[in-house]
Amino acid sequence: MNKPIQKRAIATREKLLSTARALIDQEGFEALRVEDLVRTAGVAKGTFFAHFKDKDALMEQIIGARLAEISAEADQAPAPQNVAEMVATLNPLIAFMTSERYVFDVILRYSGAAAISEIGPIAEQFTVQGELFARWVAQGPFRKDIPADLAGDGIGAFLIQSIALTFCALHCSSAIEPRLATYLDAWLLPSGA
Amino acid sequence: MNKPIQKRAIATREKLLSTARALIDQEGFEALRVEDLVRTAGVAKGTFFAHFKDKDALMEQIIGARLAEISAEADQAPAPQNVAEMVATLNPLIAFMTSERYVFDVILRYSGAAAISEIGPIAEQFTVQGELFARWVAQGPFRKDIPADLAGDGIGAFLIQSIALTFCALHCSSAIEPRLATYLDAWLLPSGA
DNA sequence: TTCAAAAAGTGACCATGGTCAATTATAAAT
DNA sequence: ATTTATAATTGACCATGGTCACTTTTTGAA
Repeated sequence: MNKPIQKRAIATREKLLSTARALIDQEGFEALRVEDLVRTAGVAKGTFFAHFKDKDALMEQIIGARLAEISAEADQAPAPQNVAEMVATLNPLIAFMTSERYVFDVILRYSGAAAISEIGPIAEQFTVQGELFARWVAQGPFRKDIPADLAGDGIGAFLIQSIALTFCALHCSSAIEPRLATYLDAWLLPSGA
Repeated sequence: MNKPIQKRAIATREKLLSTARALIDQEGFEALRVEDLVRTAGVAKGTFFAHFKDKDALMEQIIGARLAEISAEADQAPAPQNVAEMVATLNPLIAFMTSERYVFDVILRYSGAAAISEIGPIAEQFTVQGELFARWVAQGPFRKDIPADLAGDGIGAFLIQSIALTFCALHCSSAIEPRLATYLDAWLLPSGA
């Protein structure tokens, strides 16, 4: 009935997370190998999988936490008052999501989340971002003919679209930020209003 | 200097593709195992990887071809004259992209394509779709304050967004088509024009 | 303090995608 | 027909994520 979690287990989990972060800082997300991680952390492979469903689940924790930091930072700043400011405020988020193709892939995979029952940190961050974007729209001189949360969804959609195109051979000609600005102009200020 | 491709190789490649399609028809994309494929096709494993860079490259061919069929079909139909018709016309595309989570993942991964040098079938289909969507906007009673290809990009972005949310635990409450319709209304007919 | 049940941890083992040196089939030149 | 370069194929082998029956540690009750 009861299922008390032992201190030992919490310590092990922390050890795995901190070791993973250290390895990722050195070599990047893509290069992380579970075997390296468990050897460095000094635990058995099975222990890792007792703590994380799979390798992606670990990545989700770490990437989700990073996203949360970035969102929190953006949440501090005043709401942008035009598209250029908005793109500038999004810059740290863009920088992280484009830092590695692998990171973007994990984010996409988990944004359309795992099981219904458990919403992971990345899916949760999408909700948080949605609220942030909605607030921006509400507090800035942007279109008011649609609900703010709908407008926020659109910002998210165009952010993803811009990043995806950045990774795409066909479109790498133009840089990501001007492209996003073009989209957001059309989305948030239709008819050049 | 010359590198003539032998008939034998073409036959082997076709055999691999047709066998793969047959197996996928039976069990779905996700369940395909390279070992099953080569055994059924009667070739060695190495042969498979001589023809396709990796498993994903095979999937890209098959999924890309399917996308091309669907686009071609949609291209036949007259341009939709309102958002409801547009969503209806998009239905086969939505159905395929949501048929398996794995399919959507592959499409996302390859839409932001592989190497700069070679554009794969999926990335190519995104271009084709972009052109189709632009034509729709141009030929229908939709906003004309932005270039048609920009408006087309937005349709693509909201299509992806809607599908991603479908796979997402947080939002499965509402069905995909009404959600897409809401997005497209706001995108294509701002200010309720 | 002792003991049983449950939690945590272990590592040999498996599944599957992918590699590559060696072999065989093909086609062009003689 | 023979030779020769190279395209095509092979399958043993590797890399890496993931499993599970078993062992060790912890905890709480007697």
